[in-house]
Amino acid sequence: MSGASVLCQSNLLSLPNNPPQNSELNAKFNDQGWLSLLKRCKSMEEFKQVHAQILKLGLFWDSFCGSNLVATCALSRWGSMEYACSIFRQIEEPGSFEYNTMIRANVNNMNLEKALLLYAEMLERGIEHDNFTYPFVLKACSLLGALKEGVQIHGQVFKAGLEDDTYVQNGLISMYGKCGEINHACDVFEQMDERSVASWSSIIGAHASVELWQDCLMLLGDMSSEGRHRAEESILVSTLSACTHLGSPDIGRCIHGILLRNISELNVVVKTSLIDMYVKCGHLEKGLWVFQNMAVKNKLSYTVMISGLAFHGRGREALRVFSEMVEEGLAPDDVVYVGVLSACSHAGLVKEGLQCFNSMQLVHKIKPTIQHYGCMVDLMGRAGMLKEAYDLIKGMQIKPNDVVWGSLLSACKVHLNLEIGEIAAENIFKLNQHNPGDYLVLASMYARAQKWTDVARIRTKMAEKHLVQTPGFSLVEANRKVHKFVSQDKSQPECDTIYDMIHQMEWQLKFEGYGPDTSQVLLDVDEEEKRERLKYHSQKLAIAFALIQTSEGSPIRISRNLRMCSDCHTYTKFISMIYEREISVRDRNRFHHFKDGTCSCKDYW
DNA sequence: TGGCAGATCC
Repeated sequence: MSGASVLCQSNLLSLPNNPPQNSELNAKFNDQGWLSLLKRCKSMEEFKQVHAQILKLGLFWDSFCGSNLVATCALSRWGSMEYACSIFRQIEEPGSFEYNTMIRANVNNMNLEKALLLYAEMLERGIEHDNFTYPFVLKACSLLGALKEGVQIHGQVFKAGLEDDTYVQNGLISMYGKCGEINHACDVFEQMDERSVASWSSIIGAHASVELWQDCLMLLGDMSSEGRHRAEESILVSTLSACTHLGSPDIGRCIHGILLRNISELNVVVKTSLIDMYVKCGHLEKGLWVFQNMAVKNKLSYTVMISGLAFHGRGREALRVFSEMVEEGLAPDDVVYVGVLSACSHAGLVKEGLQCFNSMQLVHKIKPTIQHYGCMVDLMGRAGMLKEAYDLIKGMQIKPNDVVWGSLLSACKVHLNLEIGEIAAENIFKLNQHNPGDYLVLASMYARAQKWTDVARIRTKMAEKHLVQTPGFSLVEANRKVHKFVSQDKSQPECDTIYDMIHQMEWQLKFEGYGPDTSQVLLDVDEEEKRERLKYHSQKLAIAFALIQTSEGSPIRISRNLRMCSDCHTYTKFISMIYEREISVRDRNRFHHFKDGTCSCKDYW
């Protein structure tokens, strides 16, 4: 955008044609006078008045003054980007400070492309880019996931001889992390002479970006044993997130302890991460406690709590928290509504879900995203309203994706509707989405209908496309370590003990009336073989291991990557009763709490 | 005159 066009379109105060001579008045207002006035501004109105005065006195021609006008207007909470931009374009020869300010403000406002354009303009004009330029330009690349641009900028950093600046290096680490290039992030980190807490935070965050959760925790350990930095809030946020994903509440609780020891008053971000960690690791009540004792809550705190309650199938409470949020005057956004709708879906609140879906659009003027449709299809599908769900998809204003069709497909599996199921699967494959899970759901529907030729057809298709099922695994925490089990796994060092335990358990299970549900096994093999396969599902291995390794009566917490099969569900119910253990299992979608032979989902899932 | 790191979504 050229300077002239900005001048025409804006309601900006006009610039005098010539710089006036320095007058007495000018001198009075000069020096720190205007600066302190600028600093005291609390609204655009006040700012405009000061701006007018500055123009009247001709001080704008002092480049230092113009720069400060831009910075104040761009970076203040009450400021206006448009207005700041117009002032910026009036400056005859903007230097790196002005460009840096504008880039920074644009990144803060998520105008990321604009920020990169300004940077390009800077280069084009030959304006010196200094070490203050890069952290924000790199952040723009991070947020855009723009690796190509990031690498180019890394080149510029070398050209400018800024590769040793800690701030720039931290920015590079984050950029590479967010763009999925963890090795490059590690290279930068390892080559650093001087590391700040933020450097550790960046490298841990980079590992979090690529979901290397165990490494996040290991790096926290490395930092602590190095002994030069104390873990502080931002680092602990990433590591809490690692605990959340690993399902390790014990490690999470240690981090909570470190936080309480090091910091007197935790900020909103940390508390929100704490809630998320507790809730997703099965300690819903602890999460609720942190939430209820927060003095300041923001939209995200509410979102985390609402989706947390949804995760645990506590739909009504989620709706209650949602109304609290609205009452507090926080405007709901699309993400909160994803939480609200999924809460309705997990708890089977069909009527409420439909109401929320309507008021989202009519009252809050939020256009449904693909996620909202996903929740609605899920909600209707679970409730057996397959025809209605299919109609909703047909009437969608945006193109349905594989996830939406996938929800319908799994609902069809639950309610055994092969006809609509086939349509859903067809649409998924038409989208050129070949997720092995979808093929398997379809195959299992054919298997249940005893249509073995169709099962074979789907299997062949999978083989042709080289699709392999993502191996199912379960994680369980014992003795402050996370242990991983894969289905049919015999590689564990404790393998023999675990298999012995499984045989022992089998015995008692049979006695209590459990019978394996072999319809879950897709292979056309005999019953005996099917039973053998079921026995060693990763969740069962993890339970057996936990029964051996943890003390009697203590709860067992498992998290797994795939959805639980219904046989594991029944099995776990029995185990919770026989061994008198509370067992919670987290899968991709939700929590199941098993106690005394029943599950918190009331078998609705 | 100014910089880096952190939390939510089927």
